[in-house]
Amino acid sequence: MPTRLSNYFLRTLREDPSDAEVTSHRLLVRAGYIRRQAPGIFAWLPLGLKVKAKIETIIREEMAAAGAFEVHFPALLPREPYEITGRWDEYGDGLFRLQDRKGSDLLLAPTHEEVFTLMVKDLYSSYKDLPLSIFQIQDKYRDEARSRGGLLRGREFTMKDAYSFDYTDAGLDLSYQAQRDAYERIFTRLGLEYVIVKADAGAMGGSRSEEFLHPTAVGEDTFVRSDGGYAANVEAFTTLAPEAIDFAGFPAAVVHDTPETPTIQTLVDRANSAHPRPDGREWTAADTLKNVVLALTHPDGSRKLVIIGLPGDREVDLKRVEVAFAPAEAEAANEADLAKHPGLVKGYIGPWSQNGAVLGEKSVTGIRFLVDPRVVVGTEWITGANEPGRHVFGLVAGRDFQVDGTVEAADVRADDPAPDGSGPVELARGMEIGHVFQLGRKYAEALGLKVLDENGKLVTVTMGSYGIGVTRALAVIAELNNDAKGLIWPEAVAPFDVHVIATGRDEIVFETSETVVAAIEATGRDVLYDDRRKVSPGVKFGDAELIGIPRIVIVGRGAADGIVELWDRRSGERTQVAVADVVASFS
RNA sequence: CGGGGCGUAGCUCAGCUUGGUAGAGCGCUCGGUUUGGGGCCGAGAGGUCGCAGGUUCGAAUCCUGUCGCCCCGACCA
Repeated sequence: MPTRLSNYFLRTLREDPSDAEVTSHRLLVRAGYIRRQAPGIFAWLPLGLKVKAKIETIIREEMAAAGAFEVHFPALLPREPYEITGRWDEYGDGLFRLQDRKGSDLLLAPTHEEVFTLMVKDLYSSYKDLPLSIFQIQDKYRDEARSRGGLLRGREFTMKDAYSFDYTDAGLDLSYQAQRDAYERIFTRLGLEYVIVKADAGAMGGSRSEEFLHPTAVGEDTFVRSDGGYAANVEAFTTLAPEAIDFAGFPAAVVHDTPETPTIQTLVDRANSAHPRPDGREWTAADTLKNVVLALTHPDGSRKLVIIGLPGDREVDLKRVEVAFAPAEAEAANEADLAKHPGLVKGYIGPWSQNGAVLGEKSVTGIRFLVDPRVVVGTEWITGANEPGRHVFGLVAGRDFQVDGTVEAADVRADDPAPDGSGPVELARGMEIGHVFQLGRKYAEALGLKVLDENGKLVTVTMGSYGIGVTRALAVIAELNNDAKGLIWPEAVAPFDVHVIATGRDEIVFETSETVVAAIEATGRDVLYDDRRKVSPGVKFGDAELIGIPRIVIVGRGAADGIVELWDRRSGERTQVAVADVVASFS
């Protein structure tokens, strides 16, 4: 039986909802797919549910093809497993926590590593049972500081999360690859362009991690890519360090008075006017070494300073810093932090002074000193001399100062060279729609998931986790497939296969429509039939465009002659066809 | 958490500057008319103007506080 619009649970809105700005959000609400319940929380109406189910079906088929079994866990879980892995606390405000009547702590799961691990621990104890991949499609809860864009970033959202279990690293590589391949097939079937980027793996304790990003201006992630095929999340980008330079014969560093030069720009101006380069070129910000003082708060609560030296034309990227120092949290040092180190002269900080090294664990301050990878041995710098109003020129790395190491903290810019030598990179915005992740043994270790191997020895299992944001993918598809009139679904995920519209008041129109609908349904297609009697054609056309089923059949003024119209939602093209030929024209 | 915008009928909004007791369009109900682009006519139902306090004879309107929502940023395995 067709779904008849005359009594379907659907109401389209004539105007844009006032609380939706992002296209997908606006159209999904207006066309009657979803309704907002609370910020970042949505109810699903019949149309929306059908699209969601189609996406899930594609995912299920590909998961099955990849050998993964479907399970389903509760969203409401006890505290204990998350306490053991530390995530009860580490998740911070992002975790929905609650208590039952007895006062026991519960949470609404943001993701399920712990309980999947425990389930496998419960049931399996031999290497013979591995590898294993299991997955679920289930709602996740994260108390986002700011949900946005309707379904794009919600506090409740549907996710496909899969977990793999192996007892060897090689096995994990295979399981990971199987999921990764499945993701490529899934996103291709969904018609979603994607870029696989290297992602930061640090915070989750894993070894390999890649994100599937859909390139789009509404994306929240910035990534870089080169023409030569390199792609990485900005957080995971590594700087291509230049070769070390032989500094033999370089002139000795010299200190100049540089009054009133607390910023890079004032310093460069002063250097050019008072101390021009011997070779006649202009000094630029890139010739200066900027030393940024950060305060790191470690998980144990201790607060320590670290100083990052980077070329003066670069800014510190706090996201990259976050990754570099995780799990410690980094922020700019405050006055109180600086007050503890009177040797640091604000605005004139540098690794060197007349009295010896100032920065570094072996220096008088003992403050850890890390530099940008571009600061290689033999590079010459203008930097603070640790005296008010004075800078040192020609300070050579490796000769005049030593460092405690390098750090990826500087911002990434277009035209920076890709680390694999594949050329300059460009910056682009993307929306994360999938993430594959080698967790390694972190969770298995914490929760005691071990199996006996071929030699009868207990070995800790190694795991992977693999996520797809189902509702986010739906939103991205909507974001990608629409025009000024409404949605235009790809056939693979459209809520119905065909939308039949009866226009006019003559009985022949409705009789013909019934014939057409029945013929289409006989081919196994799902039909939405607009059989509303007292609704004008304009309203029906408008609704059809808003709802966005790609294939529309209009039964109207030609009905008496056995002629109907095929309307391609995407191209707008309409062609006349005999009733008897409607089905044949679909193939 | 910082910045901006907004809370008036089911929806989209006007009214607020200059205080006088509630409006429009759409939607909904009834009757009629109309049927290839959101048509027309008539009659209706529907709102403690986010909430609380204050000023005033009188507050949607002015003042104070508060709550909520949206956007940008911070944040976000």
